[in-house]
Amino acid sequence: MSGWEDIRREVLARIRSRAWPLGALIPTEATLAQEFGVARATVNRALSELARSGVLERKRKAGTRVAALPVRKATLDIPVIRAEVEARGEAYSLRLLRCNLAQPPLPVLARLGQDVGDMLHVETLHLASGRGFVLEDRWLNPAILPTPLPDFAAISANEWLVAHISYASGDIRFCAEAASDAAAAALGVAQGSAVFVTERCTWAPDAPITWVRLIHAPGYRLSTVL
Amino acid sequence: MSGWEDIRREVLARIRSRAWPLGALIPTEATLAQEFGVARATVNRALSELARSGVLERKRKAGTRVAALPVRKATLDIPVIRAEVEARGEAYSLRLLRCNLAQPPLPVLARLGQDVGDMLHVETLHLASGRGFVLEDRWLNPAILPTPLPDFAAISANEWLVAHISYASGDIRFCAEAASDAAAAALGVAQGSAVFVTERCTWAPDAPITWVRLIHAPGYRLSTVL
DNA sequence: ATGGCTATTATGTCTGCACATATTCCAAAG
DNA sequence: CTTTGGAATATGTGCAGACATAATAGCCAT
Repeated sequence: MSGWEDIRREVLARIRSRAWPLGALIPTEATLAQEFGVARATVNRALSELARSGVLERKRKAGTRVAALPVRKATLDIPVIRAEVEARGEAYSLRLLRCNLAQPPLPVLARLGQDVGDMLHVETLHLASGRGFVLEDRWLNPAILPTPLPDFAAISANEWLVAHISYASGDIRFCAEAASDAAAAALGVAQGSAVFVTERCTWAPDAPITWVRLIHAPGYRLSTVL
Repeated sequence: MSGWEDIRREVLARIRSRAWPLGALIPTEATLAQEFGVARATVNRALSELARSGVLERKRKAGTRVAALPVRKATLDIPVIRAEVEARGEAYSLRLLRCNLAQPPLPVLARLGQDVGDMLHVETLHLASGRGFVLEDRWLNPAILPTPLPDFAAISANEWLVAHISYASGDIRFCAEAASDAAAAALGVAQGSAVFVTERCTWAPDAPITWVRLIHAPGYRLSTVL
């Protein structure tokens, strides 16, 4: 009856009830440990979880305070596109539209660093039950690829990367755009349709790996629980 | 040189190098603890973090295995709109467009549960340096509101909620849409522009709290690091 | 006053141990 | 052959104590 989840709940209850107001300092771990009759490590676990989810802010020596302007944190799952299609109960297939070395456009260079020369430009159309689902426009650093190149017509660049270069660091951005003529044609939707766009940039510790832009067919939704 | 972050790094390195292939079982905590010369708790911490980020899958008795189809997990910060505007160095202001009791439309009812009757419909335009930034279309459960009602022209419903009803559970969805005529007019953009839409639904343990739809002005980007 | 050094203090992490809990696996009973 | 009921086992969590680290607060000398 006094595991770290119970402590977590109790602390949350005190915050909600305003017993500990927004922005206020709360008692130290040692004090709470004594009050609840548990070890300090247990309190630490509970408070650390709350800090991770944005409810508390902790600083050494300064103590723990209730976040003044709580920033809700949501975790997004970013699955491989094939898994995403299959999770909807649809049949996955892909069409490789392009795969050649070329000079990346300036915005891509700017994000990855100017020191890279030609990159592998791979364009893939991902289909769900034969209908356009996502158009993937990707630039790959050839230095990280094996020779001969993987067959991106059989396994998408998206999937090949998570299986072989997995767990790099990077950033991701989401936005809404009007579909370009080319994208609309590939996806089979009206020109200028509002499309959901995911833009990702990933890095190995030393060199850039890839820049990718996913143009999702209209109706796509990214969702998660809070 | 052997904190849990070092263990985490080493494990990640072994996964990347395919010393531990995708889908394979890895040694037990006890074994790794001995190999690295640390306590089991330290290994546990490292592996737990990796499981949380989707790299490993752990089950009692079954052991720990490398995730076969890794699902990248990204955490999104969902700040209060005012904070978001101010973080861009712009001046925040708001205009309350509507605030009245009404029967919610069917889609809203469906998501919140049919048992609620009339709800408070609040529409707010959030401005950054005087330009439309977000149009907030919100339905509130009146049962959770105090009397008299908060002055939503002074503090946005968005901000009032995080400060007073904070830390409920809920879900969130993002999509791209063409701006409706009304929304386009309010935001001051062309009709049919592609807009980024956030839709959120939050619940108290027992009753629904609110359903909200945020229509972001074109150019809005949601971003995070992986 | 003021700038910098030091002591203090709250959190962060580690250890070694223990017990709880969920699952698997195997063996015995039907 | 199937089902059921343990035993075995890997992870999950707890405890008490210790040291590490960061950041504040106060003190001292200039």
